[in-house]
Amino acid sequence: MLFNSLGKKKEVFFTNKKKEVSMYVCGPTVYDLLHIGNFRGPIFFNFFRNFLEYKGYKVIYVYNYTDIDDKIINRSSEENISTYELSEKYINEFESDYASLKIKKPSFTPKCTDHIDDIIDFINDLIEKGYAYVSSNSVFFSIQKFKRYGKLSGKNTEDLLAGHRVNVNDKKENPLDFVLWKPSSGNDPGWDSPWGFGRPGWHIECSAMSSKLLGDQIDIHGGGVDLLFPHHENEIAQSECRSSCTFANFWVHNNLINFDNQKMSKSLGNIIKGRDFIRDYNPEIFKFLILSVHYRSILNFNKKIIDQTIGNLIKIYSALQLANTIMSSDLNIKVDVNYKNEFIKYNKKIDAFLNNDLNTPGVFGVLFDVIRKFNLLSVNKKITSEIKFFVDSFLKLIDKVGTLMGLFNESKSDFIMELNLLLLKSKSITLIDIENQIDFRNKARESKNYVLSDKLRDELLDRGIELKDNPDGTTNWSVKI
RNA sequence: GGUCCUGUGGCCGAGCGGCUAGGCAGAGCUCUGCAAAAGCUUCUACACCAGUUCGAAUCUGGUCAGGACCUCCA
Repeated sequence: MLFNSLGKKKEVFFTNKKKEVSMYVCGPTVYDLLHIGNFRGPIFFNFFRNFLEYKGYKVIYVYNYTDIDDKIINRSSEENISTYELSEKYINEFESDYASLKIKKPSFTPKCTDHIDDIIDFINDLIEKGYAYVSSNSVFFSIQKFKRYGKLSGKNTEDLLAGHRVNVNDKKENPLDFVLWKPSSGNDPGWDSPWGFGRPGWHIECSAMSSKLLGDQIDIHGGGVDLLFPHHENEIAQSECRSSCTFANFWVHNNLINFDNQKMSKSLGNIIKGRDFIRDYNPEIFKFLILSVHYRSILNFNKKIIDQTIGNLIKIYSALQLANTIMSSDLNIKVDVNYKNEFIKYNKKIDAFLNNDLNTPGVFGVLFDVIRKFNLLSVNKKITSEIKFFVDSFLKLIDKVGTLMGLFNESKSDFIMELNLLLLKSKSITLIDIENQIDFRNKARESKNYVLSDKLRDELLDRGIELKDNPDGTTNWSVKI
């Protein structure tokens, strides 16, 4: 079952072609470094794509870059470089951030400016069919020609007209008409077209590239909820008028990211760039946090939530680390029927959550159940062949989920240390500080001066550092969240 | 103003008519020199008011609160 924004309810998923999925997701306009919210889409749709592949579909996944628009033009004139240089720069920056996320690349990442001919052909078709009209070097789409306008966003044209925010433009026949092609003047970038030198309007590029790369009727069209209207509504209008068939069978929209319950905006100054988050924290935390919340819910970012996420990851990775240690032992694995059945149940539960509109938080709930059972069997216990079978199954389960979500593949011990260092940094404590204190305390312990050693430990605890004495006399530390 | 969504315990977060979600935090216990980790047990819930039903966090209506979109936006 998949929630379809078109109709606003969950539907049984189907495809046009048997066992093949075409998916088009609206990508960013590349005029600046992207903020964390921009990455929710790529991370979620990567998972979605992996899940479809897991279900046996071949997936063709298109994620586009809008590399020509007014924001890009304004920004390039500010920076005194061409729009091409500007957009190439930020595409490269984005792709480098994307690569650091260690998730799969889309099948295609087309750029608008590489498809100007397709866009012009597309607009020509619309004019020929009577859905678009030329008006002083611009081309507009005539929304009253498309009876189903509003079917995605649930708006009707009367309501829209009643609103105060509709642009009045003399060149338009109807205020709701939107521009397909607009003239470029002065130094603005543009291309020759039957309607003069100009450039495409905002919505047309996605329709043109989608039909070019995936055909007139696609299975899934995705993007952020903020694109639902007008962008996706207009795409439907253009594409369905041109092709006379349904543009996309499923519309999938991911929700946005807030910071401290506020929308991120430049005026509030609370924008977190994806680059900064990845640098200050870690891509793994980013991915885990994003998938910890259902994709259709607003994800609220703040320091406390990030710290909790780090704590959850430490819990998972600690279990994985121990599991790997157990697997490297010489002990044979012996199948245990009870454990085997338990894992069949765990797998079923996970699949049920995934099949029910991609409920990733539910999957994590199951994972923590398994981890509790794993700890119960393994921590400070004598490992038997049966338990090793459990551990083996546990790792396979984690691997399955991790592969889908692009998670749990970090080097275990290094990553745990890294997470702890991150928490340390947020408490402004240095590593050397702690290590000195531990040395000092262990000397006191050796001489059985427990009064002193406990005092030293409590000092660290006051600063948020917990110690763990190992049976071999060494001491580990971790940060209390 | 129009259209729509949401409201779960100290925090985060599932739940889609009956069966413990889960994580963090709190309390008690086991373990330990004492701790920690880990495990076990346990305390805080379903905004409010009606209705439907044998039974509702879950469906319906209303009230209150918050949010989104209607303008560039992932």
